Amino acid sequence: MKIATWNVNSVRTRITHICDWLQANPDVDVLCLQETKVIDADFPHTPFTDLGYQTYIYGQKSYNGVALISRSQLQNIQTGFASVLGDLEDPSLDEQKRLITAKFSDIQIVNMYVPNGSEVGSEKYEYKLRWLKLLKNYLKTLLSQNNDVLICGDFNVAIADLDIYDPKGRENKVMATDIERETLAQVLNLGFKDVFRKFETAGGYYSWWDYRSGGFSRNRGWRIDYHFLTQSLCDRATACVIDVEPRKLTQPSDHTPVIVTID
Amino acid sequence: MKIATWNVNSVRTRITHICDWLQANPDVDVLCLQETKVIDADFPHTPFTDLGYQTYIYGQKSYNGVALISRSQLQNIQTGFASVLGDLEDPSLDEQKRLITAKFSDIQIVNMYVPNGSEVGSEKYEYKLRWLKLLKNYLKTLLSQNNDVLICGDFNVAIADLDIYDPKGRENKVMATDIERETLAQVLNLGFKDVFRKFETAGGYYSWWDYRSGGFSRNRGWRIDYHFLTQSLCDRATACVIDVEPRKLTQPSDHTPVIVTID
DNA sequence: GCGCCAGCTG
DNA sequence: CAGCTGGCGC
Repeated sequence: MKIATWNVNSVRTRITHICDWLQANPDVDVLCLQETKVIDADFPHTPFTDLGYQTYIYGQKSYNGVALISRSQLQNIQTGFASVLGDLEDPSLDEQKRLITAKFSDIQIVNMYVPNGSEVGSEKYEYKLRWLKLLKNYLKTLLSQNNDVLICGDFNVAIADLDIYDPKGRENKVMATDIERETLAQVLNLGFKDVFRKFETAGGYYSWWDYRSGGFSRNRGWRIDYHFLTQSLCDRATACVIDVEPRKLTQPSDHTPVIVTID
Repeated sequence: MKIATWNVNSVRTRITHICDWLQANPDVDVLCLQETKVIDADFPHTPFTDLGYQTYIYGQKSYNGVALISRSQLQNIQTGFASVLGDLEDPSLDEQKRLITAKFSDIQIVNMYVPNGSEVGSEKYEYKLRWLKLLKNYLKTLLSQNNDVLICGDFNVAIADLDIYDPKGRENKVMATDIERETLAQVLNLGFKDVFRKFETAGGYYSWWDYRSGGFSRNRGWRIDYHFLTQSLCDRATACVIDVEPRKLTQPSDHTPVIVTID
């Protein structure tokens, strides 16, 4: 089976790219989208259903929004933190639509769009850290209910210097500070493995290139989109690849898909 | 020789349509554009110069803006009222970039974008009437200096009921009120002939179809784009046609070109 | 740079 | 309905 993650930066603007990619990759079972940027009432279901996919969505106006595009029906769809954790101490952490989970075969798939954090020390940065801390509780609960958990999406954190084209000064840059890395590590320490690194230990592999500064042509990217798998699931993985092709198209998303293959 | 007028509703958005049209109509000597909607620094010259045209522009940010696209060099380019009339009593009438004139062969071509007027009785409506009154003085001056004058562009007035798909209630509609018609008639009475009517006396011929209400497919249009010629020039005209083809393209301007042929 | 929106004009 | 702007977010 294949599971893919792709921050599409507007599902409506990118609909042709996404459908073209699905047709070129017919063996992808579940595609996890982030930054759909559309309210549920306006989500473009038919392009996907016409191709034989089911859609599971959790969107809002203008910002954020996640979706699952699946060849087969998924079970137990849950959206936001509260659907898993019950009422939140800090309900603001569920105001933005960033989290959807569902069962696919024996795997609990969690599709997320971690807050960006804007600037180090900002209110948005603090929100990001609080969000990641609550994510740990959320995943603890899911792990208590499921043997195999796959979390994927746009994590907005480069977990190692190897994952940034130029790590110089990264300590003060959002998406690369020690505190962000440590807070995310606390989450991953629950038992999640970066499956991409099972197959590739070199640098120079990225999933996001800023629109600004023409970073893609010079491969000035960051690896911030991941699949993290629980150990037994990671053991079953046979490949994890970043498909840079969609980033080469006209009017591309700034992110490109990452696909994991599991036996 | 052929002279064309076309309100393109943004020269940058429409650049492909315009260049395609020029290539399909290589015998057009001068194309008069309105609503270029771009400051001079950002005008797309190269698409035109690459095709062998010269460009003469008079633009502003966001709104209005006119340009002359010519196969040969034009003489005596003058922009705005003041370039012809000297200092204006009401300088606000030159704040919007709506007027460019130049000599092509023996013909003084005046390319204009008459104010729309917004709503009857509004401040913008009064501005339109004041603008047309000043236009009369402006043309009087040009007529004193030139034998053959051609004025063309988007006049934002349907000069007869025949020029509106449904003239019912037109007396209270901007672009069709008696006062607008009379004010424009005062201008045309200087000696200008509606050359289109030299060849076609029937209704049902329009140059603009509102984007709203899907008016084009039902031919719910208005004829508000004209070539008005001084008598001797009108006598030399052998054709005047409205080319509806560009209005059928995807993402079209709401106006379509009008072309006059002069021997 | 490239999405989004609201608010403007026609 | 389809241009434009300015402001926000990343």
